[in-house]
Amino acid sequence: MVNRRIGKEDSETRQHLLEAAEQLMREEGYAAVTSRKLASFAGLKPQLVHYYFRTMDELFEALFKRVADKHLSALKEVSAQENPLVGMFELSCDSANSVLHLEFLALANHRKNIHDQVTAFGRELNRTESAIILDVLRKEGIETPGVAPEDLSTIIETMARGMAFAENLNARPLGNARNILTGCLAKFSVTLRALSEFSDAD
Amino acid sequence: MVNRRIGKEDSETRQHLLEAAEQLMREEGYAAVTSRKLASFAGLKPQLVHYYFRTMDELFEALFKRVADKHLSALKEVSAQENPLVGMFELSCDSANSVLHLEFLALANHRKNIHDQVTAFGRELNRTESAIILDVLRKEGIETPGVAPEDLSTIIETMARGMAFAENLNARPLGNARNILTGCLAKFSVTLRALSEFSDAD
DNA sequence: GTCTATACTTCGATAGAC
DNA sequence: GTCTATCGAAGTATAGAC
Repeated sequence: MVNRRIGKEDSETRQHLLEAAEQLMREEGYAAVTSRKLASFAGLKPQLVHYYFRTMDELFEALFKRVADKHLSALKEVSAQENPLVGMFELSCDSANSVLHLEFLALANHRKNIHDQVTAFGRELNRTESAIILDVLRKEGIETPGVAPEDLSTIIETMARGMAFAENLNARPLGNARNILTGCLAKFSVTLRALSEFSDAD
Repeated sequence: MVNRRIGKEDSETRQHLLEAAEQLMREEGYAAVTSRKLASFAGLKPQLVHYYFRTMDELFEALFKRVADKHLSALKEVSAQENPLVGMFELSCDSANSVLHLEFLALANHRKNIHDQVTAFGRELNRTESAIILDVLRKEGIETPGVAPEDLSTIIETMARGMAFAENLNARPLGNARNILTGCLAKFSVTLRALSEFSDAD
């Protein structure tokens, strides 16, 4: 049948299912998020999963949207802090989130709808971070940085995620590496001058 | 039964299966590597998979070992190049490998044996890279760098993988970001001086 | 070394009663 | 909105013939 009944988006049970799915995915990976395991984890019947989500793909989509929105709104809070760049870095380093990110990246490798969603999120993140970076630079009196804010965002984001993945894997801090990078961000105008040198060269 | 017959490690069919598994994992993710799909992909019967590998876990272990060994031997070749650091970076940026790495990282999140294998590989990689870095620094006349070679390896590796994941996701180069980082590595002694400043701070 | 046959489990998804 | 019942497909793994 094509027109099956589907539960409302604002349903409490639906929220509960998404919550459980997030936890399950974090702890056991996306492959463990099956209708049966999820239901049992949430204390519900498997059929309810299909009542709220037409397919499992639809569930993953909804879950990613949830996680992505959470990250973007946290980013907005960070931008009001004293040192937004360090906050930005710490946010993307967060190991709980990084595990989820990793799972979604892996999912994106072979599910087109997730792939599109993840790239769209990446673009939005880059835009938002670029704006924050520009703002920080202006406050330091730098109007035209030698490196594009978009590239700076990419570099920071790249390092943060890499750190998070590695830390998460080793279950320990990565020597002094993370402190060094945080230091670079705390004295960003100095770092930027250094980076600019390499940007012009090649 | 506990003592099932298992095929020899040097069997051609076994190699063929691992080859196919690698490709399948790259293209469709680890969840697609099932005995049935793998066998059909390799033009064999599913039961042969279980003849060569006691369990699917054993197959993933063997596959990771294969990939890790390949990477380490490629790294050794790179260390003989003119600019080993750039080569190191490019190697870890390689998008074909990065997809596999990502899949294994995801697998490691919830399979203990893979987790242990991946961390062990990470440690060995760090050791090998540190040695290369030390060598490069010595040739530039720097005997005691302000930042530990292990941390430098971590930073470079982190950036490279992050780049690879992001590029792979977007299916396009990441603006100028990658060039900037390559530039930093090409003029490593300059970069190192800049990094040292932040290392001593706070 | 590769095949057939097969046991058992878990999966996604739907229909229909309540 | 949640339940029971149920399908067919796909998963891992083993035994035993050739």
